Parts: sequence; C-alpha cells; structure tokens
Amino acid sequence: MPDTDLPLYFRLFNEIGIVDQLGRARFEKRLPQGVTVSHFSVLNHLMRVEDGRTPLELARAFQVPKTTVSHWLTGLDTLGFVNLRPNPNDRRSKQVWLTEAGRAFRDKAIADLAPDLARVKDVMDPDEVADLVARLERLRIWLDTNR
Amino acid sequence: MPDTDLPLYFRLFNEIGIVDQLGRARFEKRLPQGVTVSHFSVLNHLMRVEDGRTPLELARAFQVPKTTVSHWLTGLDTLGFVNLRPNPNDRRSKQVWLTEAGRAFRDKAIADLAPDLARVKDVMDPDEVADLVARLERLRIWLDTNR
DNA sequence: TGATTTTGATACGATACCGTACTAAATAAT
DNA sequence: ATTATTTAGTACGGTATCGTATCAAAATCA
Repeated sequence: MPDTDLPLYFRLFNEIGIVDQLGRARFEKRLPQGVTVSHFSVLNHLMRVEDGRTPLELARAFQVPKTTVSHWLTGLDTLGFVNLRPNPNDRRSKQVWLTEAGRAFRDKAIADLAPDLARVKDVMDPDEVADLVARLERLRIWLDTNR
Repeated sequence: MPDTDLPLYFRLFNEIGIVDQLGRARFEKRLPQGVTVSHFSVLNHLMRVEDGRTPLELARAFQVPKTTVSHWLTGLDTLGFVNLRPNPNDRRSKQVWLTEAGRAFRDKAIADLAPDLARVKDVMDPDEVADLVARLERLRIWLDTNR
C-alpha cells in the first residue's frame, strides 16, 4: 500500500469516530434522563433479533466486555424495561426478556427520534444512506471476523 | 440479516457506532499502556493541523466538552508528549505544543499501526475508502452545523 | 467417579468522559 | 471609566465503561 493511502485509512476511523460522537450526543440529548444510547441499543437488539438472549450473547453482539453488559442490564432492569430470568438450559446463565414497558419505550423512542433523524435527508438521501450502511456493514463484519 | 425492521437512518448510526467500537478497541489494544486513542488522535491532529492550538480549538475540532480536553491534556502533559504554555494573545488561554517525544511517539505509533490498518484493504480498496471518507465528512459537517 | 479446566455472571476498583459551578481575563454596554 | 456580559480554562462530582478477581455451574478428563 502506497504511503499516500495510509493517512486515508486513519482518516476513515477518525471520521467515523467524530460522526459517532456527534450522533451519540444528539441521540442521548433527546432520550429521557437516565436512559442511555446503550440502553436503547440493547432494547432495539432484543426486539430485532428476539429476546431471551443471554448476557454473554449480548456482549458478543455488541463487542463489549461482559461486565459492561452486566451494568447495562441492571440499569434496564431498574428501569423496568427487561426481566432477567434464569436460563433453563444452563444454571450459570440468564436470559433477558423484554417487558411490555420496554417494548413500548423502544417504539416510542423511535417514533420520537425519527423526525429529527429524518432531517439527515437534507444532506444525504435514502439511497445514498443505504449504500453507506451496506459499506459500513461490510467493514464491520470484516473487523469483527479479523480481530 | 439487514435490520429491515429498523428505519434506515437508525441503522446508519447503529453501524457507525459498532464500527467505531471495533476500531477503537483494535487501536487501543495496540497502543502502549496508559495511552488512549484520544491521546493519539490529539497528537495526530496537532501534527496535521499544526501545534500551538488552544484547548478550546481542540474541543471544537473533536466535538467534545472542554473538560474532556482538559483531561486529555493533563494526561499528554504527564506523558511528556505536549507542553502547555500561556497564550500570548489571550492571558486566559493556553497553547498546546508538541514535544520531541510527542512527535516521536506519534510517528512510531503510526508506523506500528500501519501494517494492521493496511489489512483493511482486504475488504475495502483506497478508492472506496476515499469515497466513504468524503460521505462521512459531509455527514459530520451537517451534524456539526445543524445541532 | 472425582479432580481439573472452562465458562457465565458479578463485585470491586480504576479511569475516561461529561455536566455544573467557579475563577480570571477579555469584551461589550452604558 | 465602570459595570455587565461573555469567554477560556479548571476543580469537582457523577456515571459509563473496562480489567481483574471471584464464585458457581458446566464440561472435560483421568
């Protein structure tokens, strides 16, 4: 790889970092006090993939240490958005189930945030976003696989 | 398994978040103990843009609270990578200057990280990365402006 | 079978980051 | 010129995340 390309790959992660920074801040500001973007992401994941996941599965999915997931789940439990039940298949383990309140919160959060998020259309139309998402997904999968 | 369930614009920030997560973890793992990705980014910025920047300029560039920059700079100062000197133009302010050790560290870090970073080429060639960077930059500027 | 290793989860402590409140200096207003 | 407002930086406290150590339950093995 030519030297001239190198800074480019650094810049890629640099830009991603700043966009994430801005996106998270924007998001968090519009979520109710005490609910983090991580909380929202977990609820989202549980609805998308399906609930009953174990903490460890979540840690793998989000690529964070399992202690972090523990912290998320105690928060979500306190908020009344999930229930932690013993895992019938493995008595060391647990399963995370969404409550009605959790599902409702997630749906409302999406509804509340969507209008603001849709403003991104001003700078990038859906086709382009779809393309961007596809490329990022490819990159994500590679990073995940080749660790 | 694209999350067709999740609105497109949510998926965008979701993917960006995960890629950032993976990228940061990957970087951090290869940096010496006590040096964070943030530290590296600041050194990088100071060499790219040029040193003598004020803390507030850095906060704006990275879109983080100024208290966070304060924290970064005390760390970098302790590491001996920057010097904080009074700003001759404004006695409330400071200027951040790179030390020789700071420059050397940054250069070595880049040299050390480059081979791994180059592997990303397996999944995305420079042209595509350049395109991706341009789009993310456009998105970043919009997010920054329309807050 | 009993002993050893591995695995899922948490307790605990460290730290990175953020928000609020404060000080000092610059700028604006009167 | 005096006062009021804004601005640059930091101290301090809170919290999200992470690493290490620990415990209990599998899984492996001898």
